[in-house]
Amino acid sequence: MENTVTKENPEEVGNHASSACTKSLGECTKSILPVRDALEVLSGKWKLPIIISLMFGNKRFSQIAKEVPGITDKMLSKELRDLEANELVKRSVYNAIPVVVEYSLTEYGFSLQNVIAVLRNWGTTHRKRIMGAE
Amino acid sequence: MENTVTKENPEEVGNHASSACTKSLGECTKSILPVRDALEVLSGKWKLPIIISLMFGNKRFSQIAKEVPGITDKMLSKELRDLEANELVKRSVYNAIPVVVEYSLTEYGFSLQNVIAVLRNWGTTHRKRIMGAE
DNA sequence: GTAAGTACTATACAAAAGGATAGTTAAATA
DNA sequence: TATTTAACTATCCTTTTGTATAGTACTTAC
Repeated sequence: MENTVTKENPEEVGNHASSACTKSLGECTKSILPVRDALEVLSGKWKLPIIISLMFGNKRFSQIAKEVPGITDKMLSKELRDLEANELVKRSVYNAIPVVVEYSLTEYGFSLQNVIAVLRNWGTTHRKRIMGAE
Repeated sequence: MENTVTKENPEEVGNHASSACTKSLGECTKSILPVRDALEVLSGKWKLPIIISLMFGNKRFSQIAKEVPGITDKMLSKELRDLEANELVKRSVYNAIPVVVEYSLTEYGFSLQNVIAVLRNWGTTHRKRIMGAE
């Protein structure tokens, strides 16, 4: 409503808009693909929180469960398997009595450090924003 | 199996691990929360791709649909509404004949630029990694 | 023997996300 | 009159994600 405007010069609407992306066909789409590759591995509610938890040090199953708020055993078990399959997390079994299973980040997992840092910064300002708005 | 180790010094297992996070209770959990705030707004397969598409310029509905590979009208419509609710995207209606609806990023939407840049970098190297592995 | 802890797995189910297809309104075009 | 385009909405369906609850194997503690 506020943005409704009577059209005086029709050809201007959305023109500068499309030009940037229509010039070379698919430039915009090409730029989306690597982000989708990243999202495929990281998407969902739990993967990044689990990775963050492991950035603080190697952990056992139940420790991660305690530190990632709200996660259930089933989800944690599933997500750890996914992360292991993508070589972001390593699972080490120690033949102790009783058996001890320790999870750690791989080097590759640590390569997500700046992704997480940037996301945390954005999340922090975003939280302030919504808090302030209410 | 490869990581199975006979336990000689039991107290070493997972010790340096937990210490970092158990020292001050919840330090690790606290670090997770802002990332969850960010994920709440950005999660899903489509939101970031749509935002990227709009970083290339203002667009109409069907243009975005063309540029974001695989998205359906229903998903695009829903995600645009979500993004608008979070003030990342602005919807402008022009009283043209026929009516023209244009979507653009808000300033706040543009604040995601470095999030996307970092994610794109990571995604690019990740893609190389999986391509090379196969 | 019973209970408790660790690291899970199994089952059943509910909710959310995503996909396929079709329909709507309204004007413009053939 | 029929078709096309734009910008959706509606319906139905499948998949994924998430929740709740229970169970298992093993060992130590009471």
